[in-house]
Amino acid sequence: MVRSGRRAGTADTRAAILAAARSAFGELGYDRTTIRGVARAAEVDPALVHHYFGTKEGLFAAAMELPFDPSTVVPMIVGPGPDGIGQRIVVAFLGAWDAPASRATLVAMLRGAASHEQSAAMLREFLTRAVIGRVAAALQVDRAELRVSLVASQMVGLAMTRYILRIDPLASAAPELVVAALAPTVQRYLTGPLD
Amino acid sequence: MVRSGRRAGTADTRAAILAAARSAFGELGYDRTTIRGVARAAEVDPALVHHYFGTKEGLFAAAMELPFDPSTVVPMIVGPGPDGIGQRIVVAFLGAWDAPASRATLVAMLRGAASHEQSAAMLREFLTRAVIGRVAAALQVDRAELRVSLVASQMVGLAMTRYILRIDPLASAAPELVVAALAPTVQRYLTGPLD
DNA sequence: TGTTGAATTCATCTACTGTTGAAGTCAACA
DNA sequence: TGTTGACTTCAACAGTAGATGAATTCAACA
Repeated sequence: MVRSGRRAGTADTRAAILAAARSAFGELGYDRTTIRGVARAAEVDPALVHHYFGTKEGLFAAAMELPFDPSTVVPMIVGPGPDGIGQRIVVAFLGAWDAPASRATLVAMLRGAASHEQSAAMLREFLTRAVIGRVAAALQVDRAELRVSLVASQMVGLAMTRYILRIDPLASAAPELVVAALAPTVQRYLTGPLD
Repeated sequence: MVRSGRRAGTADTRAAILAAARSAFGELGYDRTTIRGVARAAEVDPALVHHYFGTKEGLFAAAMELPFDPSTVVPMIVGPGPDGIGQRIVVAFLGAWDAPASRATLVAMLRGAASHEQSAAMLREFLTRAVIGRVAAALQVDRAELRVSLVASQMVGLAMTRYILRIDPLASAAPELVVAALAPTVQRYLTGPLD
């Protein structure tokens, strides 16, 4: 088990490649992002990207690692009970999308899912299992999964219009205003009457 | 065996190319759609596509002509007044997306807008001017444009989750159920309190 | 009928893509 | 110090993309 030879580096360049990839995938989408472009942005040889990530899809998958952990975030939101859960969801959502560090990843995820069926499947799988399933299980309401998927529709729509299509005045509205407008909707989807 | 030159008694090949392009853009997105693929589907030489539409972007722009005319649809929805406008919007929206003829175009539009900044600009321009502006002008409420862009966020989110990401159970829910769940949201965005 | 110009095809050009295998470089260990 | 293996680069392959210009076919009109 004794391995000799040069030790794995500090992963410095690897991180640089990932950062460049996230930025590129978010800005250009999957197809228009090129390995060569990522390598150029990371000031690295294109072959090095393959050395680390194998293929372009591997790079995409590595770059798409969530900037937060649903298994800890979801309980924090659901935990305090149904009162005010709508507001907590919208606040958390806006927090993730407004933080520059995570926004690039999230934009890339949504862009990729919209244009690439394989990425759509990834996002669908993730949302269904890690988010919708978890939240629905913690809620004591009828038709829980339908309710949570309704919430997902409003959240996805917010991300699209505010951060990707950038449709004003919603795109430049203050976060507090967005929370005030959307929280009642989310609250009703989760705990109110559905018809 | 294939005779070269103009084919005898052809139907409207230009329309065939457009139909193939809509289907391809909707299914594959802008970047993964190839002129050669569209030409093959339309049983036509790739150069003919350039002959008619100049460039790939020209083809995309031509294929993205709306399957309905906002200047007639919007008044039909806004006309009867604020009562029940939420329900009318959701019903009309679902109608457009559930009709097979227009769905391909709409899917292609949204996919393109998500992945291609230029398409996003087109959709933003269209939504802002032809829809949001028109509806906001007809409504007698404060912060009309903010209200309409909130509606847009919920409608875009519905299209994404139901028709592109296909997240269940919303993706397979009956239209009546979707209308019942979303109409109150839209109604509140347009005529209710915003905070 | 002869002419004209649009419809259609062919063969190519250029550019760029993801990917690969071999080779060079260098830090860490025996 | 020599060996090792990860890090890094170089050069090239094979494939495909959008685009172009010339050549061919054909319908319509004077």
